[in-house]
Amino acid sequence: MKFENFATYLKEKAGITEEQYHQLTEVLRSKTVDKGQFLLKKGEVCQHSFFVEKGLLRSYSISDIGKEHIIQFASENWFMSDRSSAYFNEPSDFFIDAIEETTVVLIDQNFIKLASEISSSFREYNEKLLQNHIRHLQKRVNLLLGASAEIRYLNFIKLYPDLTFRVPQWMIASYLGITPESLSRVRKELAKRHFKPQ
Amino acid sequence: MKFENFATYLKEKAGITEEQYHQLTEVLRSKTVDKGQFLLKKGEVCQHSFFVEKGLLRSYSISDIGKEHIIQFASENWFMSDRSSAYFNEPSDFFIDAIEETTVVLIDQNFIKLASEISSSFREYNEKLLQNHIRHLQKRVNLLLGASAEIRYLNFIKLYPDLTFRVPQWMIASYLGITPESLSRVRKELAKRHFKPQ
DNA sequence: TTCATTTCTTACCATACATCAATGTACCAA
DNA sequence: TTGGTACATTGATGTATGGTAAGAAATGAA
Repeated sequence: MKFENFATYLKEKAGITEEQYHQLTEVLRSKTVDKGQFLLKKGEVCQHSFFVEKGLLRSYSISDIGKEHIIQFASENWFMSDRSSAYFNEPSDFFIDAIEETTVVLIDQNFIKLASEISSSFREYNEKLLQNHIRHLQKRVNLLLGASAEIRYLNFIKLYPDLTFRVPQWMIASYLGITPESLSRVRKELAKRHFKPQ
Repeated sequence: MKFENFATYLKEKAGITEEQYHQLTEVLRSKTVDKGQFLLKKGEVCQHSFFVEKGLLRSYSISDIGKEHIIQFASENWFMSDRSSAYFNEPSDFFIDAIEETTVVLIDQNFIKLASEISSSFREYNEKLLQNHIRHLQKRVNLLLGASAEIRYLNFIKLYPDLTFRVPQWMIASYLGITPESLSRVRKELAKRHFKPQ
């Protein structure tokens, strides 16, 4: 079966039937990129949502003084995209590249439109994804507004225990909005207090 | 005419016709709250989107050590809500109260549903609002990740020149994620360098 | 007006986190 | 094995922002 994870995902989460799946995936393409390769660069209009079949992606911006800020990670069964760029047809501010060799399923607007037409549960699920995205961003803003580096890190490993080990530490630091050195010190402090992740 | 701003807004932005407007607003209620009064408290499920006819609202969370973090302001012609709470039917983490005496139009799920049914342009506009919300939150995360207090403040007064004068300074500080004292110092520093906000 | 309350400013010191530079460690390639 | 590259740790020091406390200024109520 083509796109095994994606198939399971659509059926279990978005309520797509076996039959609908075959109808939908006829036009679907996938793409495999090596570690370090780009799926989107700043200035390009984001044409797809990428469903991660296997591997690990990140999206990030680069500030005017050259600092990377990681916006999001996406491992298996997650979507990665720049929604704003795709929706408003604007050049993206972000880069998307692969942290590991990664296979993605390319989802374009046509797919979404077609799937929404033939399945109302897909349409609802898609709306739910949007709402979830907002909820997630709001929590992140809230943490960035008030919480210390340590609390933000603890929150990260609670939310993404798997990523904690797959993602290089300096990228986690970037996601948290601190330097790699600071994260190293936070971890040292936690270890001293006998905290072990997991 | 009932809800003058809301009428103009629906017609100009959401493509609602005069006739549709009358059909829709028959069931619509408004509410006026004094300065300091609440429209939503933590723990309640948010049942409405509030369209601000006149006045000024804020939404905020209170951390475990009692600190307020302002999530959003809404003045005339803006919506205020806790989307996540409303959509997922979950108790809200946030408070919404009035910074000035404020009149809001109460929008519930029924209104959205009805309006979406009778007007496809309304449905599209509503989706656009969602997407805009995401874009806005993402920019804010990006600023919080990397930018100094000064840059965040300059960005604020550029984005919300009107609010800069209507909102007490300590609330702007809270929105920016710094203390009122720090904001005062940032402003002093800017003044020294001859910067005057509009 | 007067008094009280809230907001803003300022000064001093404390602290979290950044920066810089050196060293350590793991992994990969030749 | 060797060396190289990327990543992580550590120490010394710098800087932005926080905390505290006091007073000034604005606001609001009596």
